[in-house]
Amino acid sequence: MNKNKGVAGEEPSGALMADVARLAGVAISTVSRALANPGRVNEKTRAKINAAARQLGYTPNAMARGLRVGKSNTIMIILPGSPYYGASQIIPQVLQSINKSLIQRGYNLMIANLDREEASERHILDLAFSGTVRGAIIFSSKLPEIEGRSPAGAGLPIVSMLFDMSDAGLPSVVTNDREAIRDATMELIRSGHRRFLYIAGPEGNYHDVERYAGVLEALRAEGLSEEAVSRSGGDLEYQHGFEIGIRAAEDFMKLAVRPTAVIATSDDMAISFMSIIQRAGLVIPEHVSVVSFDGSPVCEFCSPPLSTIKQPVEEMGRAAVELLLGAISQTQDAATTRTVIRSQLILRESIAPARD
Amino acid sequence: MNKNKGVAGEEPSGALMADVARLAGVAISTVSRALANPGRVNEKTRAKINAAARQLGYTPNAMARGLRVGKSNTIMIILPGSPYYGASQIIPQVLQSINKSLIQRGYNLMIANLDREEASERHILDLAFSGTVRGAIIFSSKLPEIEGRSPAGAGLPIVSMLFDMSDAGLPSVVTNDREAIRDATMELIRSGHRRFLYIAGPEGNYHDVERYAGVLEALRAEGLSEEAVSRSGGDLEYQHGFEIGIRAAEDFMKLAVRPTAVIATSDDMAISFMSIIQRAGLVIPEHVSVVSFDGSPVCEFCSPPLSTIKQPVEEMGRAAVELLLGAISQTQDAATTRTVIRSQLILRESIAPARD
DNA sequence: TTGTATGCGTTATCAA
DNA sequence: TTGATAACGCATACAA
Repeated sequence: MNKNKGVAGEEPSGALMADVARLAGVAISTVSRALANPGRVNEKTRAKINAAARQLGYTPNAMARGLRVGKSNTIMIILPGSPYYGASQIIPQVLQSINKSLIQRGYNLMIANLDREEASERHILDLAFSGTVRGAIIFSSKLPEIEGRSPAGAGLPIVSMLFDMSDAGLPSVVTNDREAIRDATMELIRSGHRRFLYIAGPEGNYHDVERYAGVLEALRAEGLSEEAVSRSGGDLEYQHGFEIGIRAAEDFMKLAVRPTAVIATSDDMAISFMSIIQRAGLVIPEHVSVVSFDGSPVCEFCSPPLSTIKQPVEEMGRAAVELLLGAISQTQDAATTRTVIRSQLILRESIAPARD
Repeated sequence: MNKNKGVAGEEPSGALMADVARLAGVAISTVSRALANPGRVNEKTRAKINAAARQLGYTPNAMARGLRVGKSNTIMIILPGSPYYGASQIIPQVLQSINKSLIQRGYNLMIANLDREEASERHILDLAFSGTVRGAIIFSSKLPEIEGRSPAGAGLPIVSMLFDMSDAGLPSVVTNDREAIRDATMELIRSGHRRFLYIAGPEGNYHDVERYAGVLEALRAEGLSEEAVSRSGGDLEYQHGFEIGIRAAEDFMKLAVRPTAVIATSDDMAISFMSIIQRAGLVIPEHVSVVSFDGSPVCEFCSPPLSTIKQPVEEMGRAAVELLLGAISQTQDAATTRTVIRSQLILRESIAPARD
């Protein structure tokens, strides 16, 4: 049955189920059953079949199975556009976590990039409509849509991660942005800070709205006016964090009365911000305290070590996988939910009491 | 033919080729030909077919095609074990670059992780033997092998990237490690440095061997003794770069005569190294110059900005894809080659003349 | 408990 | 240039 038994020039292409069946002396369907429903086949024949399969190094053909059962076992993760090393030093961690969870559940992970080019949207939609993928975890604030085709139209379950897209009908796994920033801001206020610079992600973005709201809540709670905070940024995406931080530093230096504390909405922003203002002669945290968002590993080794709100990316990845596989296995749609996993504020030397 | 035409409770699952054929009033095989070999079908019927396909939003089923033609169009990238955010802030860039190249050529990218657990090796081998993937780009210094099964045994073309594995028979895309480090070291020697600390990756590793050889070559070229360089590290993998740098800093502080220049074999090592020795009161570059390897974006914003040898990861990714697709399309194996793409030394303020 | 037979959606061979 | 038909490798309904 296996046509490639060593013919020169032919690549060997593993044993087939038929080969196993013949070696075990049973029908092909029995092999199939033995492998899929071990309970529904005689123990002795099952042993024979397993032995034969092992001997031949048999591995079921995934495409044949997929075609037959009408489902793929591949999940796609949609990452933000190029280059995405900016905002997310955490992407490798997320991939790692998601991939591991998926493998445990018998799934594979495929990568897709969503940038501004139409080709990338088309590719993602093809992945969906060609039946290549069974579900998607999206990591970007926009959904691909082109010529009226959308992943939802392909009947593809999608879960959003990091970005809350429950408004768009996607179950989302996010962290408690608002609360986390509020707590960090209150921490700053309690240590005497009264004037703040907030370095924003893209304006109107869920996270920006939530995080800025967190700042305002803290001000209100502590009896300060909203005037206490200036904003910088708002026009670039998170993946351009370094650039946002650079511009924020310029804004900062120009302010008549300088804030004593800076709240950056990604680590990258804070890192380039600190770098620039230090070159300009300012000292952190003496002249200005800095706290940021993400919790990338490098923060620990910044100078000074950077306080950051650490997103629990591993947990978020696991939660996203749970949600997605749940939506896949159930025929009814999962209720549109927002799963919140708490961040953790890591205090380091970039924060000090205000010295007014 | 499409059984799911709006029946409540049934998810719509795109149009089939048969649907297109019926709408266009031709046979299925004609549709197939029109889509695959547009040249071999009458222009008018082709137009009809295209119109029908567009109208129905037809996308070919990838698994059916894959099964029929006996090939998948998915490439897998094998990333080093968990957590791999350490040594490679550059991984997202690499993924980006590879994915983009692959998509242009009609392929998809699947992720696999290779850590110390047997499950991960098994998963990778299953991906290979199940026909899920057509080729692999490997990013790790070891190959999965378990129970005698190996990717090569599955007839799977593999290309190694970053790591030179041409000894193991894999075409490899690497950078000019030795030369790059040699040039950087000579740069240091020329500006007066005479004592060096070399922070190593895992001992015996190709890169470590090459890079250390580069240091020695530079010393020799400038008439210095090999005694001029001390080594630190050697027992941890690159993904533990931060930890390696921390230990190196401890080693450094203990040395009787301290080196005036440090050569780290990854950015992470240098970043944590600088952080620790600065906390100990040393000043960079006054007391010690630092240069590292990788070229991650964050180096620009270290304090001081970190000199680094930038690996051209985008180019390397493209080259790896070219090599792999070449090996896939040709029946004969590609000659085992080593493709070298030159790194670029980026000089920043972490380097200054020795002040002896 | 096991075997036979059919079909998943596509491509490719062969006639027409 | 087009159409009927047979695989691809597996899973499952049904018969034995």
